[in-house]
Amino acid sequence: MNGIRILLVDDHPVVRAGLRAMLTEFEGISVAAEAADGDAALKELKRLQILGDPVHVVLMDLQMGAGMDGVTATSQIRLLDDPPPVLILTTYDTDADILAAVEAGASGYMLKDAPPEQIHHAVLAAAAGQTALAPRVAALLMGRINNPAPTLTRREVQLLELLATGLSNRAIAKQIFISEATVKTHLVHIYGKLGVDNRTAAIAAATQRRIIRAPGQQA
Amino acid sequence: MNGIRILLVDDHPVVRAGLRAMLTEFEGISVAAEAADGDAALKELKRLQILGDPVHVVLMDLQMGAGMDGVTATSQIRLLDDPPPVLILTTYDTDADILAAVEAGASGYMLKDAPPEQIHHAVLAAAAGQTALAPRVAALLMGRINNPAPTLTRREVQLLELLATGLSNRAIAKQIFISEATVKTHLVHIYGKLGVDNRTAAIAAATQRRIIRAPGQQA
DNA sequence: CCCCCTATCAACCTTTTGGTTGACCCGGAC
DNA sequence: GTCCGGGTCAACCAAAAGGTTGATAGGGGG
Repeated sequence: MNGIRILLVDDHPVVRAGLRAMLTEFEGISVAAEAADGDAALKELKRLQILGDPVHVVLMDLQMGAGMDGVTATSQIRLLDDPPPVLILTTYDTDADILAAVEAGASGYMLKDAPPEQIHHAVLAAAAGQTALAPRVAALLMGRINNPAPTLTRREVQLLELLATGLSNRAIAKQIFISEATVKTHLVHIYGKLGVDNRTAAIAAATQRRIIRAPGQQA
Repeated sequence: MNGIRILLVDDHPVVRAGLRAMLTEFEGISVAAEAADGDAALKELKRLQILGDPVHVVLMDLQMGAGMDGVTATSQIRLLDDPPPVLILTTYDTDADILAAVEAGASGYMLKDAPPEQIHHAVLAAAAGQTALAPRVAALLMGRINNPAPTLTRREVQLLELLATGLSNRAIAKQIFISEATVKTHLVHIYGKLGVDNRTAAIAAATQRRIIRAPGQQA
């Protein structure tokens, strides 16, 4: 057949089954393979490419438990010969996620609570080489243009990471060999950029925007 | 037919389709209805009960965007006449979630990354009036027994959750209608139990031990 | 009944944070 | 060269958080 062949990448069997059921109900779409994480996805892509049975669109989740995450996987896929478009399908619509995905070369960004027709439409668009953004995502990007995203420096991110482990200003200072005064200066800058006024709120905001990973959550 | 009739409750169409596809592949299971949130679930249950077509098991997500959340919905369902067992199927395995669900009367707790057979088995167990815990959840509860985990009270966990959103003591006090002094007292207790001496460290410790979800991850 | 745990609140004090101002150095951009 | 942003530090003050003691009150369990 000459329909659109898809690779599903999601660590949840339930979601994979749902996408398969949902998409195969439409004419001209078939699921070529499934993968539970980025590594497996790359292997599948290569395997199918060798077989002369290339996939036309990759449907990719971002959060994937233990394995290679979706952003990394997307970058890797874009490095292949004649790479298929990658359509992100995830739960979260934080700007950090979206920007990271777009930077990695994703050609679309959909949310999992979208109705089937919307997802179907996005797959068609991706297969045709167009971009497809969920309405909510598009609106968010539009807002970003006017509202320039707060850009934290490397040092500030480093401070945030130490902050999230529960260290005091003094402990942070000792840890990275600067004075407590400098720590406070950095923190004031961070608070300003994140629009908060205390350290716990900074951690919450930074975690939400995926600037840092959640405290004690690296598995 | 006289198989097991299920009500699916999840705000993601993708997940509902996945569960439907996954479960109907097994003999003796059929999906009686679907609902996108707690309110809709209750309506469906009552409707089917009046029709003399009762559901045997409710498969319930916990996080449900705008509508009534899963814990509340579970409590409400357990108040009905001859209520069906509620099997929780969610993404997170934190203490707070699990305990809240069990307290609300859930008869099982499964994770969405579980393989189909495990979910199938859990549904059968729930229908038979037994409890069904995901291995990881069961292990977590077991570990609690040997490892004298600091046992936080419900109130303390609630404080921790608010803490993690970045609220100040005063803001927390207003939020739950107690005095700032009481907030501080609770915090002192929490610090003692977790072995820390400030709020950020408490959040890190509580997140690591899965007492609460990561900050900014509660949506 | 009494004791312990949970939850509530107050007063007091110390330490830590937050907020501001001003300063210096360095490297890259204009 | 000058300007600017990042990074460093100091001094100072106000506010918040941390720590202690003590007190009240209700619910269980021994």
